Amino acid sequence: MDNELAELLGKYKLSKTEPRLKVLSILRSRESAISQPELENLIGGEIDRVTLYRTLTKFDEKGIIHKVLDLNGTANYALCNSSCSEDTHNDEHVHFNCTTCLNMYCLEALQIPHLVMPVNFVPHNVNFIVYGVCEKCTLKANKYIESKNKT
Amino acid sequence: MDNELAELLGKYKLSKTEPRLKVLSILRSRESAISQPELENLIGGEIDRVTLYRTLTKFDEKGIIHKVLDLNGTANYALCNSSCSEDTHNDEHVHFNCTTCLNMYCLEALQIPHLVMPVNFVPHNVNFIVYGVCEKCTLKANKYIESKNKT
DNA sequence: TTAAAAATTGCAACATAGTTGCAATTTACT
DNA sequence: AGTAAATTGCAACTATGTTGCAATTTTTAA
Repeated sequence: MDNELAELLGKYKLSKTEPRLKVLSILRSRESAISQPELENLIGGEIDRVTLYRTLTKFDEKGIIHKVLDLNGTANYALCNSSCSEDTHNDEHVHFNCTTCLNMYCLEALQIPHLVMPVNFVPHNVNFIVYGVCEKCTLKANKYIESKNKT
Repeated sequence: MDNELAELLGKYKLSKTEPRLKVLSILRSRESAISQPELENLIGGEIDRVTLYRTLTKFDEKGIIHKVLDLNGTANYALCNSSCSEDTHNDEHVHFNCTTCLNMYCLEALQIPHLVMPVNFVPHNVNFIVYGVCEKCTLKANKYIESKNKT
C-alpha cells in the first residue's frame, strides 16, 4: 500500500481500496493523460471494467483527476496537479492531442485565455484542445526524412 | 431538388444524391450544430445509418461542414459559413455546449485566440469549447425562479 | 476488536456511437 | 444510351460507456 496515494484518497474522503490505489499509481507514473481503454489494458483483468469507469468518474467529480476527450471522443485522464476540488477545477490549461500517436499532453504552461461570453450564456468549464503532431512524432518524422536525404 | 444545395455539392465535386441533399438541407435549417444521433432521428428510416456517417465524414473532409465533439464525446456538425476547403478550415470560432439541453452553439463572434506551441509540437487544428448553460436554458431557469418568488 | 452500516466491487446484460466488407443501385461521363 | 465510377444499403461487428443488483470490502463506533 502506497502511503502518499492512500493519503490522497483520505483527503478527498474516499475509501482506500485496491482498485483506486492501482488507478492512482498508474496515473501518477504518466506524463501525459491516459485514455480509458489504455488504462483498461494496463490493468488487465485485475479490475473490472465497470469499476474502472466508476473510479474515474468519482475521481473526476472530486477534482483528483481531470478528463479530456481526444479526437475520437474517447475520455483521457490525468492527475490534477494544481489544487482542484469538487467545486473548482484549476486545470485550465491547453491540451495537445497528437493525431499520430494519439497521446494527450497537458500543456500546463499554456493557460486558457479568458473570454467574455454572450449575454445569458453562463460558462462553467472550458476546454481548449490543439490537434497536431507532437514532439516525439515530429522528431521521428524528421529522422526519417534525414535518413532518406543521406543518399 | 434544391438548386442552391445541388450547386454546393457541385462546387466540392461531390455527386448530387438524395441523402446528401437531405443532410445539407437539415443542416442549413439549423442555427446550432446538430449531433449525429439527432440527425439520424430527424431523417428516420429514409437514409441508412452508415450512409449518414459516410456523408458527414465526407462533408467534413471537404470543408463543407465542421465537426465538434460535445461533452459526451458525440460528434456534432454544422455548416461552415466561412469559405472552408479541403486544405484549410476557417471555422476557428469558439463553441458553447449547454450542459442542460446539450445544444452545441457556434459562437462565430468569438475567434479562437492564437497560441504559441512548445517547440516541435506542430498544430493542425484547434478546438475551444465552453461548457455551461445556454441562453435558452438560463432564461427558462430564471422564469422558474421568478414564478416561485411571486408568492 | 468486532458487529452493523455504508461504500465499493464484480457480474451480466444492455445501450449507444461508429466501422467494415460487399453486392446492388445510382450518378457521372462521353 | 451504355459504361465506368461513385455511392448506397445491408449485415455484422467493434468500441466506449451504463445500469441494476447481489456479494464483498471498508468504515464507523460501541
